[in-house]
Amino acid sequence: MGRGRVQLKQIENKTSRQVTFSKRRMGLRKKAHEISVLCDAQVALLVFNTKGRLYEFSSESSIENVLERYERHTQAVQLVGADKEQPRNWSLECFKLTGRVEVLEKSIRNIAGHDLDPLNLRELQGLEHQLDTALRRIRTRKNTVVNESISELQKKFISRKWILFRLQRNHLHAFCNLSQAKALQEQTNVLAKKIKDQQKTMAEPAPSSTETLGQNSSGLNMGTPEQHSTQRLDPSLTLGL
Amino acid sequence: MGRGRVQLKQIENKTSRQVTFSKRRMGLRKKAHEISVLCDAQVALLVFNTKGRLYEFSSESSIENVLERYERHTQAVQLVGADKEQPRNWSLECFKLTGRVEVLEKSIRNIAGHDLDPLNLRELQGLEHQLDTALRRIRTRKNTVVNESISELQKKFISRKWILFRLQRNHLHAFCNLSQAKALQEQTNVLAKKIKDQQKTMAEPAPSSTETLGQNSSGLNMGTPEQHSTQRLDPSLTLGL
DNA sequence: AACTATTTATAAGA
DNA sequence: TTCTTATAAATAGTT
Repeated sequence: MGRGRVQLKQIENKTSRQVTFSKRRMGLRKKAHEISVLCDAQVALLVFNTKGRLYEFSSESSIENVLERYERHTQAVQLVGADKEQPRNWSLECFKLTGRVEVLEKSIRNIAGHDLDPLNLRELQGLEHQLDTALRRIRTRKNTVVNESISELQKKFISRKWILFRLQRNHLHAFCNLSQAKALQEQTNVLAKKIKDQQKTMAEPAPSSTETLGQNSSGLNMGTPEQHSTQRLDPSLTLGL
Repeated sequence: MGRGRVQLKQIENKTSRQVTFSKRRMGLRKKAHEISVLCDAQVALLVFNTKGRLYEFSSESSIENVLERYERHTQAVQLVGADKEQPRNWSLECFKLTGRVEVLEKSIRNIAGHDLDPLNLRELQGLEHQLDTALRRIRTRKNTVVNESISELQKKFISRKWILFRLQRNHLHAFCNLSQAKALQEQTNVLAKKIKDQQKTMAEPAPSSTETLGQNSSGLNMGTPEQHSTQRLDPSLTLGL
């Protein structure tokens, strides 16, 4: 439509091409608009020129609406066809993943004993129990690792005496970790003091528990394996409550 | 263009609309193709009819290419406008985030005492120390929370005697957590037995450590706060090594 | 689906 | 870019 017939191939003349692009772009846009109105259709048109500049048209207020509809449409089609779903909407995926990372990082901080202020007593107890269990698992595993090392070395007969001596020493140092017991002791002391103070300030003291608190001590038995199922901590630890 | 002039409004006659839609859709498609060839442009065209059926056209092999380019383009535009940087490459971002999530989940599993097999002794020790520290922090925080509860209740004078009694009992139960001490004891027992066995099977036993292992016991002091900085575990726990 | 009278789009020139 | 205009193309209504 014009003075002469045009071949369907790239217009050589740059200026001419630019002009044609401009005109036809407008024409395309007009036609897209017309079909959307005349036929009640939803249209999105994206055009990039050679330099990468974008010209867009949409029958809707936002072209995103149409693109989203397209995403949903192809997703629905893919769901039927493909078994392995590739995320179509990367930005949404990123958003979700970022949230997940935040949650995980928060968990790790809590597990490491930081940012505990928002947690209530029940949550703290849960956390404590979790860590306590974990610590036991880790120590068991460490035990296994050390034993395996010992067996391995025994098989190899390498510097037999000296290495076993060192292994044993490390082993014992690792397991007879004092920090745990120390922490337990300190907490108990703090606690005892606190309750003592509380009861001093009270008009009517609660049942006689503090009187004996200061004097009691628990015997943490380090006996032979044969004993360990019967030997327990001193029952007086419960302070008569 | 046609026998009569058309008004730019939805075609009432359903059949007529359907026909027009079909014709114009083809025309639009043809024009889109022409502009892409003549002017070296990248074009994507999405058309949904009233019933939601999709008709698409793209100058490229896949319409996705154009849509992705559009995403990048709008993101780039956002980059100029907004101060908060949006990732330009969402799929790469997703890839990185997925990796991070995996690392975090692995950490959490390790911290929870699972999947420990790949860890060596040093890593296990590190983990143990980390948890030990965390546990101490958590118990300190718990202590604080309980104390705050007590203070709060004291202020309010609600069922003063009874609630304090219960708080104290819970408090003591919570802190004098026997599982810790028990675990320590059990591990030590297992260890002691193991080393004893090892040394029995050795031609030349290592320096005299096992002889005293079975008989020693640690005294975990539960004394008053005034004592706690001087009172420590029985030094014989180190077994002379 | 085809036809065709008309309208519309646009190539080339100014 | 924009306007003009000759002409090619698109398409509304009809068959």
